[in-house]
Amino acid sequence: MKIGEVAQHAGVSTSRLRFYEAKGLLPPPSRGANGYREYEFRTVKIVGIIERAQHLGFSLKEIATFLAMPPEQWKNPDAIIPHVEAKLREIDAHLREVQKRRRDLRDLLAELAQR
Amino acid sequence: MKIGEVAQHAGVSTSRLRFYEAKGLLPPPSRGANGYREYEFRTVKIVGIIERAQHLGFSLKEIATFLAMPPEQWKNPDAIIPHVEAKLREIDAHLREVQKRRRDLRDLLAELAQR
DNA sequence: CTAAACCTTCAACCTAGATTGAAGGTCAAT
DNA sequence: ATTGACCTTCAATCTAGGTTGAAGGTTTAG
Repeated sequence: MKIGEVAQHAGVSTSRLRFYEAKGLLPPPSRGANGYREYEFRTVKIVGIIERAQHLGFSLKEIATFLAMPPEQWKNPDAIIPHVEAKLREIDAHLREVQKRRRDLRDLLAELAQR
Repeated sequence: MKIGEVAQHAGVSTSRLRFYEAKGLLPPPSRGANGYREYEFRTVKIVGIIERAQHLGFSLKEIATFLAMPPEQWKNPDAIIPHVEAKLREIDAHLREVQKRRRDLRDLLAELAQR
């Protein structure tokens, strides 16, 4: 598959695919005689995984380290679980912060309404 | 007051004060014969207001528009309240998003633990 | 043959909120 | 006169996650 086809199937731009490659998220594909990138269909799925992980709050850098892990690591969940748990704690800390901000904003509102 | 004194009283760096000035958050102070900025003490308080607003979730751009409002606007809370309410709704939307992310992460964790 | 639609690389730009550095002027004390 | 602590401007750098554009090569359809 050429880059444009992968882009269309994955629903992302071609520049994004090159960007992911540069960032180590996608393995450098083989090249045709003309220098064009030659992708396997698997690439489309990897892009989907990247987007799912991103949506779960993982940064591209974190995702790159996951994808760089040997496949055997991926097979046993024990290797992933700690990362997910850490991210969960991170999210919880963030939630607490934002909830405090929300309270402060409501207090400010009450203060303003009172005058 | 010279910029270093303001910085010390406000607990920020001098470069930050120049940055805030460039961004329209602080009015350009008068200059001494040597070209040094000459601040009034009021500036220290404005920096405090900026930080408080920032902590409440307002961007510097938003804060700049508040600070650019004529003082009479600031006197009646009715001019501020809508902005605070809007920010509150924004925060709530963000909270819902992050809470969904949290649930998705927990689901992933359960999924992983099950295998 | 030519035009459109691909592909290549590399560099620059974008937002946000600053910090850092270079190159230079000034001020206070010694 | 010289050191050191200030101050000035302007440009560059940083993180994140990309997009945009220039300059050029290739492929496909008509």
